[in-house]
Amino acid sequence: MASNKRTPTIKDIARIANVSTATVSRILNGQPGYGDATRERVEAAIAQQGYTRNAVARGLVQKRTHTIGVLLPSVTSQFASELLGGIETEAHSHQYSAIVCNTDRNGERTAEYLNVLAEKQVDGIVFTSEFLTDEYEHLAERLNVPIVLVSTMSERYQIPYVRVDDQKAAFAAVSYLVERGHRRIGMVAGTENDPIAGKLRVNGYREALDTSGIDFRQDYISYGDFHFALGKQAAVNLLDRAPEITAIFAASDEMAVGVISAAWERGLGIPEDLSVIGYDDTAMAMMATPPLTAVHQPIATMGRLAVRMLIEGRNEGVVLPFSITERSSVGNRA
Amino acid sequence: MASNKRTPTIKDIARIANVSTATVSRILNGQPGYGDATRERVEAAIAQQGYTRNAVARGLVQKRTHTIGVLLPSVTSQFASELLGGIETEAHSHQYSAIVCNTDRNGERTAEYLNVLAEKQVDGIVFTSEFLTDEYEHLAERLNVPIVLVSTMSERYQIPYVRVDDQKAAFAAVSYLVERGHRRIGMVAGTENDPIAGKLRVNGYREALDTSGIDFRQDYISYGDFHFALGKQAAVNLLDRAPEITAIFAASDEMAVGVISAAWERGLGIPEDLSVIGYDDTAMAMMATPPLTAVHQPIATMGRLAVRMLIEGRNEGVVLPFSITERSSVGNRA
DNA sequence: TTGTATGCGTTATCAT
DNA sequence: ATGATAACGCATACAA
Repeated sequence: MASNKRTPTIKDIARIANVSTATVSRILNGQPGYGDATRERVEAAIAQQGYTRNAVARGLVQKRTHTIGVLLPSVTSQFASELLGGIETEAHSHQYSAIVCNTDRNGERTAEYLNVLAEKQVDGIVFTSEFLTDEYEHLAERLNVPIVLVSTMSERYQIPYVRVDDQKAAFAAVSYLVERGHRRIGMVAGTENDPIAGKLRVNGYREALDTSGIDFRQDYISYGDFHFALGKQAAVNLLDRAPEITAIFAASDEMAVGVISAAWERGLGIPEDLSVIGYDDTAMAMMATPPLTAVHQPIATMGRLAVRMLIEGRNEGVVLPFSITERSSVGNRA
Repeated sequence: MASNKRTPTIKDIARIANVSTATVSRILNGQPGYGDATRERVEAAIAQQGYTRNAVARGLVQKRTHTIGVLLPSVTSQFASELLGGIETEAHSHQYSAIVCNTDRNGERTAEYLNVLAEKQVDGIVFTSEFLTDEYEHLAERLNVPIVLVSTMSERYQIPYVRVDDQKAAFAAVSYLVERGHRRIGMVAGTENDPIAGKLRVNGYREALDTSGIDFRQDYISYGDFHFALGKQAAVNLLDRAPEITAIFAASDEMAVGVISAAWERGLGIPEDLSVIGYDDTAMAMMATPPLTAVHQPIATMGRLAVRMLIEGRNEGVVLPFSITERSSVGNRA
């Protein structure tokens, strides 16, 4: 049913207002060079014709599309959507649009998207992934489009990023548990071969144990993939083989909720029988029962900062501060 | 640091391969009309130059951008992100990209976005909102871009939509409670003046009560805005003024989790002391403690269908079936 | 099978 | 203050 009345162009406006397209363009863009009278004529024509500028034509000549691409491992996770929220907000405030791409943690899709975004001439790309493989990094270099990494970083290339210090944050989380009297502390970790969010958080866990003179035990750590299902499964396994544990550090909120769920199923009260601390402090931490104590990452801020860096052409690595949001999932051990 | 080596164009390739740009274009688009030899020469040049097509130039001539716009009231809600997931997946499978727009339930922003999307020449728009005001609807008509509404509909215009029957679904949810012996059933409703998701679900609630010969009581219904904070507050109010209630129907999962949270704070066990049924069946229903029984909407499917309708130019209203996903938040009342 | 030429809607340069 | 006109990178109708 799409009506096929041709959309009026700048030419139509020019003809109707009896001026050149150049003048219309100037008026449209608030540039100097015309009298009040002509401006009014042109504006009248624009209003009367219901003229809408064509951003693709403009993009062609200006070589800028005012559009950025966003690569996410999965749009549906709470972390990703809060990040996207920050990105979109900042983009919009600078008159940019954001194209979302769900890589699904799939290398092929990621490569496809990188190409599509390049073809669409986006002005920049925000890349979040559980981790960057050499392949993408290489492609990213080749594409000649500015990129900012969020919550990850490249080990090989100099690509700007914004993240928090995962190891330090994990260290703080586990220390928080220790300070409350816990000694038998388990960990539900993220993806095992993720060099950043995976490895570093485990490192922080070990380091905190070390510093407190607690022996690290391999069987006190169970791996998931940052998400609920596997996190819960990891918790089940962990609780099975080490029921003496009094607290668990989960490498993501989703997995923390997974351990709450696993604990609930076996009748363990939180925090009476088991304490749990999450990581991210997404909205779901607040909504959990009981409300989840968690390491707070400024997720939306990270997204906003990333697009600001893109737009301003800043080429740096920035690490943002974290904190711990206290709620009701961690108890004291006398 | 952006290297300023000019991106090779179709002309460069043509020159290098000693053919015309027309031939390069044909090869690039898999059209007939060239010999193997020339194709190989051209392909070699393309590979060697690292040529990337320019989608904006192509968009200009073809008047199609292979891009759709998505208007969401808030990217961060679980409902929205699952919907976006479906939309993005389907779009990508048809070689389309999706631009996300966070309207923030703000009329001005919505209007802005509608304009931006029109300027960017998107091939279609998926619109979700808590409800459509006349203003947007009018603008939407004027813009001359195909639109599909998700989970809402227009009362005034003939705009294609995909949704489920809110009233019937709410009816089913409340009937489910009644069947399990509940008679004093409260409701935590959504936005009061939302004519679709708000009003219709309340209607279904009342209708189910009616059918079961249970008197409707105005004080058994408390309004939120579909989200956690207000949902929880509504539950607190409801529980304060009607502690005799044995079950609550929440108009969204988020609000259902809010009532779980409110119940937890006052030591009410779920489902022993209070049953609750949610609406949407987003991922958070599964993650709740206890796992939430909820009306299931095929959210991702709705998103996928919406973009398919856009792409295929279908101009209809479709209502999808719902179901009830049983988990552990509803108990029997003897 | 291949090339020429024109146009898509704008911006921008150079005149006037 | 205003107008011609040449790009921008590509697709396509028409020739050859």
